[in-house]
Amino acid sequence: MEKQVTIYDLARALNLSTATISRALDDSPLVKLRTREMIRAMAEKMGYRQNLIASNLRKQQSRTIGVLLHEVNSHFATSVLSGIEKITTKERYDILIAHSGEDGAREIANTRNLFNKRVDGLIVSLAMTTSSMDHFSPFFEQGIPVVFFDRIIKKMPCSKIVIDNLKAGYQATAHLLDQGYRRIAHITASLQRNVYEDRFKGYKKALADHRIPFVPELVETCSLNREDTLEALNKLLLQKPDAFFITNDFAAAVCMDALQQKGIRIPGDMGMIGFNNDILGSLISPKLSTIDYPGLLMGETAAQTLMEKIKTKKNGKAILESKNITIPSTLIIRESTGKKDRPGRSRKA
Amino acid sequence: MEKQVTIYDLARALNLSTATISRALDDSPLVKLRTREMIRAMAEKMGYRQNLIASNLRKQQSRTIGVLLHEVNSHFATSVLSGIEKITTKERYDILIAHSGEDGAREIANTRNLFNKRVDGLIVSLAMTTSSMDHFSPFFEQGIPVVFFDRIIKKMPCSKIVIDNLKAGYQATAHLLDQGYRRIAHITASLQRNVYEDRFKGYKKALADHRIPFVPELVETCSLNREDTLEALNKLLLQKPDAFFITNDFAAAVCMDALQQKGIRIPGDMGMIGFNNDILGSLISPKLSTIDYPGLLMGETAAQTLMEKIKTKKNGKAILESKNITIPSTLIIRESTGKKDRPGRSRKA
DNA sequence: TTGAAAGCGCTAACAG
DNA sequence: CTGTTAGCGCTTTCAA
Repeated sequence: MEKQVTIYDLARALNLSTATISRALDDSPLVKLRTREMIRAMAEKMGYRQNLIASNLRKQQSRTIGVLLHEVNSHFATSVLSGIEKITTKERYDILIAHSGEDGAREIANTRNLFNKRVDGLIVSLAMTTSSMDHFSPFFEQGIPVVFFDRIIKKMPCSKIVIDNLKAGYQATAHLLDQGYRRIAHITASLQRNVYEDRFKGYKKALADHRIPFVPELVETCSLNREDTLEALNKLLLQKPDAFFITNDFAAAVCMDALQQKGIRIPGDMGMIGFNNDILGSLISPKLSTIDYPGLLMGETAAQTLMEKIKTKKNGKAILESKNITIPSTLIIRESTGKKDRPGRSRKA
Repeated sequence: MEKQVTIYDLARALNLSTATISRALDDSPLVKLRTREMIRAMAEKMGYRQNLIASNLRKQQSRTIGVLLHEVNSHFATSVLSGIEKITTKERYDILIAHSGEDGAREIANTRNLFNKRVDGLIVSLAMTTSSMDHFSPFFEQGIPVVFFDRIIKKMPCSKIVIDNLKAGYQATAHLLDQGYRRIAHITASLQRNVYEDRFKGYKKALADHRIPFVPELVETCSLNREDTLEALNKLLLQKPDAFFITNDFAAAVCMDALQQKGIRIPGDMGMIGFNNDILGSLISPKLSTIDYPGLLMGETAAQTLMEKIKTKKNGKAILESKNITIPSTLIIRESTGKKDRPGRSRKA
């Protein structure tokens, strides 16, 4: 456990001031090239490593951005993360990831911690149970840029990156209708969250446009984990649906598995469409139709937007207008939404 | 963009010294209870937030641990991460995640950065292409605890958390053999990495124990992404194998899909076993037999081990003996390894 | 082109 | 129980 080498050590060794050392290590043109080279060489030789904590304290920044997620164990979340990372590493920022496990209280604690760590910006997707937004106010008060993505609150005064969930929900539902399905059940999560609310609206709008009555009993909300999804599925099955629009591919896969075990053929007897375009969907059988949700692009866009805000802030310009960016999503048609069999015409398995 | 409230502001407001403020906010019993309460109230009122950067500089710690991963987009990786997080949040540590995307050069850059950020400890799973270990020496020199997990280097002087990959590879192969399969192909990744090397050894040992000759042409190594895996699959198919032991569930699922499209029945015509127990495996059809790889436990154990090291270090005890911990893994038998059909006895599909 | 010196916000000896 | 004081290691004005 040796002592760290500091710029003082370098200064002493070279008979220079710490100011010069600091400048040289930053490659400042204020320092004569030869001195710079000398200093670099000595730093190398003595095994000097910059102390970023000290540097950050002095510069009043952390060169770190906070990412507040509800969960990380999905293909979507990891895509977003790599999108964010792609941008931030290019700009030499670190990311501090905090995830709430869908728990509002933990989200608040995490937010507080990230603030105390003096992150230079924040990227957020809300937890399922978050209702108040007060925990973000320290960021707003200090003018620390915040960007929301995916799960947002529409009236927050900051930039937001979303997809058009209403349209996507509409497309998914309309596609099932076009394939001949009529009693479409919908499994989704808390309608407090914009994404689920909007998809639900899309679902209803598609039904209305096709003159199919909306049946509230055909809609269940749950946490979307395995057990809860199966419970929702069984409840809905009592309503004799002929198709499912499920707001998450994993949950859809779970349902497909359960339905097939009951001898229900997908498609044919039952249509099924998911949401997110998880790789999972292309590996199960039948392959799952879904909505492509470009996580990577979303992460990149969120990070890009944040970086711009951080930069304009540094240049002293306080005019941080909020942008609302909508990322395109696409309907992916695979096998699980093949045409519905007409009654009395059922095929062999 | 208001000015931050510091302990100086509190001290001035209450006519106390910063020392007292600092102690009170730390809930030190050295401060009279009433004063403490007063200070807390004032801090609340003035919107004080601790500056962790300053605190960390002073305390010569970051209360952050670095996690160096090769990839984060797998169920295994996210399980490990939540295991780590479970322990570290309890101890009020943050985690700084860096992932190399299997690129040795990026791993080196990340390691350097985490060092400069003065992480209090490091948890590492090596990238596929890392060969030298020099980038870790600053940590060893400074006595900063490092724990390796999963992808390790056996001769490194630090704690390591692994599963018994040899045994697991043996079990997977032996199970296929027990089910009547004889020409078992093996798709794996770089044999430089202990995990793949050991599984391969287990594979060979199982063959030997069953007096089946080892055929080098039945083994392919690749990156395990979709394209490379399919390429390996097609190459191996020329060797007429009757089963596959694939060192990763995702790759196994990709292969199963491709094989089924060729009309090959699994099981029966072909046995298939994966590795990792990704949720994926229980959702595809047939359900994939695999080796359960307890990521959560692995993460917890790694974090626990690291925390202990950090603590003993803080107490000045420098005797950081390296532990080698082996986590149990289990063979999960599902459908994809059903008995092999005997020739001339093939069933209907 | 370089140096002196102040200070970022906090903590912890030491003193009282 | 509270205060004084000296830094942690770095950056950055200001002066030379």
